Formats: sequence, structure tokens, C-alpha cells
Amino acid sequence: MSNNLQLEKQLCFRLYSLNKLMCRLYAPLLKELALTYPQYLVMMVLWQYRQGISVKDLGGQLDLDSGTLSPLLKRMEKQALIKRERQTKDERIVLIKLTQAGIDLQQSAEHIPAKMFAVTGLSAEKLQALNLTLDQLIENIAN
Amino acid sequence: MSNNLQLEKQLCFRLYSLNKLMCRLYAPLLKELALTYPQYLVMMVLWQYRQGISVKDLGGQLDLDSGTLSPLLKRMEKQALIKRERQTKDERIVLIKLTQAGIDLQQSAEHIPAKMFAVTGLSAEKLQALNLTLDQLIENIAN
DNA sequence: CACTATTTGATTGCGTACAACTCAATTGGG
DNA sequence: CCCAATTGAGTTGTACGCAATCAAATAGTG
Repeated sequence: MSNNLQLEKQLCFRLYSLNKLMCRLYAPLLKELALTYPQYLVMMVLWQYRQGISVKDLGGQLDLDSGTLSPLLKRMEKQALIKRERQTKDERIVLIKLTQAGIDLQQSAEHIPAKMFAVTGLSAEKLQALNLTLDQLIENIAN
Repeated sequence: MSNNLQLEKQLCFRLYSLNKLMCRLYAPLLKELALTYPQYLVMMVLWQYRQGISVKDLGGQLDLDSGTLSPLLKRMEKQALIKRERQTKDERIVLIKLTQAGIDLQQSAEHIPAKMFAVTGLSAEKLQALNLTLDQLIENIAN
């Protein structure tokens, strides 16, 4: 026995499965906002950085590179949720800012966190404990 | 205050980030085997189901549909890791079986779980506790 | 037995992820 | 001041993940 190559034993498979399950639960809620989950993550960052944020710093927040963000932001610009402004001081930098439609969308998203919390079926204490464990794990892994 | 739309508060963002981090840690190990992480998952199932498994049952194990598995399996067939055999009793069913090369690859993968466990920096007890918590969460969510 | 509903797998199209690369703008060392 | 190195964003190519759709085969029903 002692076969370590089993799905049931693997932490990573649980994380992989849970991430997919979560995205599927978000999908119907986000569909009302015409957002995908990664686009929703971008919006959450932008709702905090009202003055705008560079593509690089946005990638720093979400741990995504320009290869992912550039086409994603292009789609969001086409939806008129964001606008791009190239800096004059340093023309390499593109500042991402919300449009009024993007700002307004926050109202429609306010209810989502509570709904997602509900489906987890966890108590607030268990959720916080899990968050702390995962933060520690991220810390350990990310060096 | 009390803005719930913050990345730092979101369990799902942790799962999303951790899943990506884990895949990046697997990548160099799996590159030696010329496998991606989802392909590695398929191999783990096949190493258990030595007599072969249908595409549907494989999808049941991994929670993936044929839209993902069909092209993925086609690539693995091209690498000569697996072969497809359409059943004679029920011609709708395609049985996925390992080739000898696929069977042999298990030896080269034996060291991976221990290496991945090492990078988590978790004790065996903490790992098991986390696995149990995640299993409960999956149970709650999957209905 | 004929007809319909279901099952199984494949295909298409879209949206991520990410490695590898290009390119322009900026910076820093001599 | 000049040139090499760095930085920031974008492009290309490959591989998922999944919704929607389709075709073939089987099972079920009257």
C-alpha cells in the first residue's frame, strides 16, 4: 500500500477543486453584472484605488502578469467599465481608472460577499481560522 | 468602513491565489515528466484504474467535462502516454488506458508528493486538519 | 416494433493563465 | 552625455475550463 499518488491525499487537488467550485458558484451572481471572476477581482481592486492604478501594480495585487491582464482589460474597456490613460511623466505606464459605469457597478456587487459566505456553510469563526491557515500557507510558499 | 468588497477578506481569492501558486510549484517538477498539472491529475487516476476508465468516469473523478478532457486526452495520446479504446458493447463509451510508457512514468512521479509537502512548510497534523476543513467545505458547497 | 428520451463523447467559441518574446521609454554607469 | 540595462505594457502560442451544441448509440415506452 502506501501509494502517495492518490487524489484523496492531495492538498493541491482540494485547492484545485475548491477553486473551480467557487468560480461556478460566483458565475450566476456575476453573470448579472456581466463579469467573469477575474474581472470581478479587477473591479474589487479598482473600487479601492479610486484614483487609478497601473497595470503593473494591479498585477501585483492579483498576482497576474501583463500577458493575462492586457487582453482582460481590453475586454473591460470595451464594456466601458474602465478607461486607460497613458502617463505623461512616464509613458511606459498605463493607468487604469473606473468609468462612471464602473463606479456605479459597486452598488450591484455589494450583496455578493454575503451570499458567497452563506453557501460555504461555515461559521464566522471557522471561516476566519481557515483564512489564517491559508494566509500562513501562502506566506510559506511565496517565499 | 465595513467594505466587504476587499480581496484581503475573501476566502475565494485565497483559494484562487493558492491554486495558482501550487500549479507554479508543480510546473518545474512536472516539466521533467512533460506533464501539465491537469495531465498529472489524469495520470494519477489512471495509475489507480489500471484496467482503464471511461471519459465520463474520469470526468467524475476530476470534476471535469468532456469539453476539457477530450482535447487534453488527445494531447496525452499524441505523447503516447495513453490509448483510447471504443467499447464494443456500448460504442458511445471510450475507455482510456495507459500505455507501457504511461505505466512506467509512475516511477518518475513517486517523489513529487513528498517534495510538494515539503514546500508547504506545514506539519503533518496541520496538513491533515486543513484537508479535513477543505473536505467539509467541498461537502457543504457541492450539495 | 417504432418512437422518443437519455446517455456519451466530441466540437466550437470564449476567457483566462503563463512562458517567451517584442518594443518603446526610462534609468544608471562610465 | 551616451549607451547598456532595466522596466512596463503588449503580443503570440499553448493549454486549460466551461457553456452550448451536436451526433451517435442505447434505453425506455407504448
